[in-house]
Amino acid sequence: MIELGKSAPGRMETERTRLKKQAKRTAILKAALEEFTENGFAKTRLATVAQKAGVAKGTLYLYFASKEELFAGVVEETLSPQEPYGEETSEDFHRPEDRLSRFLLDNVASLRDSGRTGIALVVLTEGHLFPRLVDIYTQAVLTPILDRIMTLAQTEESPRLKTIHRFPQLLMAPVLVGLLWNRIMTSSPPIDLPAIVKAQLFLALGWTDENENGPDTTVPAEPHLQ
Amino acid sequence: MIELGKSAPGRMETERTRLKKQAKRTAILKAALEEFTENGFAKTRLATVAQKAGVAKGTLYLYFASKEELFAGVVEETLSPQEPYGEETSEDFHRPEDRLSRFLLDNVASLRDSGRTGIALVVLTEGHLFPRLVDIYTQAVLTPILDRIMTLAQTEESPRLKTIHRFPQLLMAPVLVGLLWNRIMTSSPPIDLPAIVKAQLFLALGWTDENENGPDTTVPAEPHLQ
DNA sequence: AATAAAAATGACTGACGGGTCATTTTATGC
DNA sequence: GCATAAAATGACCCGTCAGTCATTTTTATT
Repeated sequence: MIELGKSAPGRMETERTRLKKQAKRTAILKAALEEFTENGFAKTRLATVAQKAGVAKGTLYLYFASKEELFAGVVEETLSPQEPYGEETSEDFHRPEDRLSRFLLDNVASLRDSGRTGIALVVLTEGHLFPRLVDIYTQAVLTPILDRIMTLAQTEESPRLKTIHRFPQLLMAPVLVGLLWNRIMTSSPPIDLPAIVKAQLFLALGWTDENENGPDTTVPAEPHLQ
Repeated sequence: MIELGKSAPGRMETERTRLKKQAKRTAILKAALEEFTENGFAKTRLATVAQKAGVAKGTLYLYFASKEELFAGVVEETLSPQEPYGEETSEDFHRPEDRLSRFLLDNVASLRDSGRTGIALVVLTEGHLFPRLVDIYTQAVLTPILDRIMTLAQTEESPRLKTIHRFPQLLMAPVLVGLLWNRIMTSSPPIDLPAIVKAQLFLALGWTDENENGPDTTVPAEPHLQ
């Protein structure tokens, strides 16, 4: 799969070939992401992935050693091109409540049409059967996010922030529940993800949208957050 | 499966036979619950269930028409013998915050060694493949719990209770996340379910264990309440 | 005991799908 | 163009497992 500098009677890989292989690899990953998102890991058939990628089934195995490796490739491909979670561009907000809220809402917003929603659901719902997927996802996504939340929550003495520092999962919980709900409960109205996250931010931190105007450091007493 | 009053040359089912069949049915359900809990729906093999129940595979089909029906039977059997969620025995607490907290903590406590944890996880993680399971579970468990939360949260004017009324899922979220985390993250320390629920109750309602003494009716307004 | 209905059995079937590999197609170097 | 290596193909293999059914065992009745 990888060319080594060899003088033996091998052959040189041309630029054109390299690009073609790269394109094929990309096409496979794209098709796989779609299928995994649509059907989950177990139910996805490699024949379908191959067909969708315009490739024969055997070709998949020239690029990925197994179905699990293919999924790992999808995770890495889908997750890597984004900036690390640890950094924020805007340092406009200084209260940890605002920074936490901004961080979470940014992440939720970026979920919408990235492939990350599908990946997250697959890991959540089938991870116990495929521990390797959990490892990859944990390292690439979960740990950075939780670390970031803990760091932001560490700044203060507030008992609420202390609680979040102790259970950073509580700020992710609404997202997970929303994703699961929307996947499973097809017969009832879907949960509005940003809305439920804002609701949790209000409960947990007393945070509201309007907060960005008023430099009031305390929790607003009466938020009509309809 | 069901005997009709017939005069034709049928045979009468003796009490002994009836009990034997009942026992067999129970044994099958017990084995099925264990296997579904352990392996999930898709991965559970009916041959194993049969063996565990001390029965031949074909016998399963005398009692349940399919794997899905068997699961439905398990859900009904596991869920039905408990009291409805809508009622509480202790009306000692009058503040809705206390009643909500009591309600949630009671439910979490009762989760520990009932089969309900396993069922919940199966529905959560495989429900999208088996909508019927979701329907059964929604009707038997989810809707009653959410309704109860909404009812309890409706009593007051507090903006926090309003938020909970709007997103009752927020109070269940920590439980779901805890269950999923503990199933998936086998290499990191498990989440203490009662602890994370209490943490959420504190964030959402300002509720603490000690609160049962202090009759403070309002939500602690100040995050710096250390 | 004889008989027949009901219950139980487990070998078998058929669909499914991940993974393989002998063969074919395509690209490279001379 | 020719020779050869790399890449691609897809028919095939093989294990799995829900569900079936001809046969055997148990039970009720006379």
